Amino acid sequence: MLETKADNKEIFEQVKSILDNYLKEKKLRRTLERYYVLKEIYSINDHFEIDELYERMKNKKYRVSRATLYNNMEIFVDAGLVIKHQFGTHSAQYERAYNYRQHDHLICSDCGKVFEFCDPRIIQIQKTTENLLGFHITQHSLQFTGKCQAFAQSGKCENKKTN
Amino acid sequence: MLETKADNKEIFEQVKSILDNYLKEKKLRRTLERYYVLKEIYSINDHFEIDELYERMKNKKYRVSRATLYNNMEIFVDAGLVIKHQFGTHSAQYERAYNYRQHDHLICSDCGKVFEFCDPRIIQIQKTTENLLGFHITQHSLQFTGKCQAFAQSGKCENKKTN
DNA sequence: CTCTGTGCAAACTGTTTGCAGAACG
DNA sequence: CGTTCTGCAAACAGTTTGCACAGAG
Repeated sequence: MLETKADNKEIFEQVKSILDNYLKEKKLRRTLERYYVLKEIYSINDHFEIDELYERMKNKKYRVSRATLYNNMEIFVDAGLVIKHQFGTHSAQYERAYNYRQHDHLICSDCGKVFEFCDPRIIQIQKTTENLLGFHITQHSLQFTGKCQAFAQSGKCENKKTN
Repeated sequence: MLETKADNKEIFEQVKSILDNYLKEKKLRRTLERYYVLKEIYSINDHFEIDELYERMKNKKYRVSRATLYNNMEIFVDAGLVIKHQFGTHSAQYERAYNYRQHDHLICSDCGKVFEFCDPRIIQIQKTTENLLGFHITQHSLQFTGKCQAFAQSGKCENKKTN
């Protein structure tokens, strides 16, 4: 059990104050929408697209426009509260970043399914690269592409998209 | 000096025969366009977008439509001759893959400039992941994002896109 | 009060698709 | 010769933008 409801509540309090500080520092306004969106994001334990987030919020009392979502995702990413991924060609995927499981992605080239894995050596590579090239690295993104186990065993995947 | 003109010619011969075999195996046609496009790609020593490739070819005697480029890039990627990257939100970037420098990418979050680096440990992570999750991995993509040296020193980069 | 942020819809842009003709096998 | 590939243009989808109004400071 990685998290409990109590943990989640506590985490959201921390995330909220990070946003507070960020907005103050950047002289941006603390609008209700920003906090509603952030709260919704931190209730999702997976990757999501803008449209999914939009639908989720539309089905609750909080309605925000897509434009507001796009606008604020940029802020959240810059504040380090959200990570943005560009897996395929289509829509970007997001996920919450604060106090979340550190992981990378494995994508099946056949069915497009996204798996997660974690290898601490990536941090070592990151440190080496920072020193070698004088970069201040704030985020890493490692993706492996290949055929998943289901494909290797049966020659096809569950949720195949083409062919 | 990593390559000479003679090397390039030889490499293209090898790449051509890989494409030959791939097309034969998949029962696809060996059209002139496919070879023209592949040749152009292997004359580019950098990342490029579809539109750049289109313009380059338009300025030569070889004219191919964008649709043909998109169609064939998919084939080249599947044949392992080209690597496709999705760095930002916008257009995909490609680069030739066969017998080319193995490297990963470092992107400045301020100016968007793409740097390259290479760390052999990534291959170890790849092998571990394959074994652990039963995947047959065919490609990896590692990206670091952060502030480049120019930014760290002067607080801004050369080719800044936005404020 | 001022001026940023929001909602809405239209505009934009990279990519995909449909169709008629070209050309590979 | 049949069928796939190409070129063109229209369609599509995710994202961005312009504008009038709401609401944070």
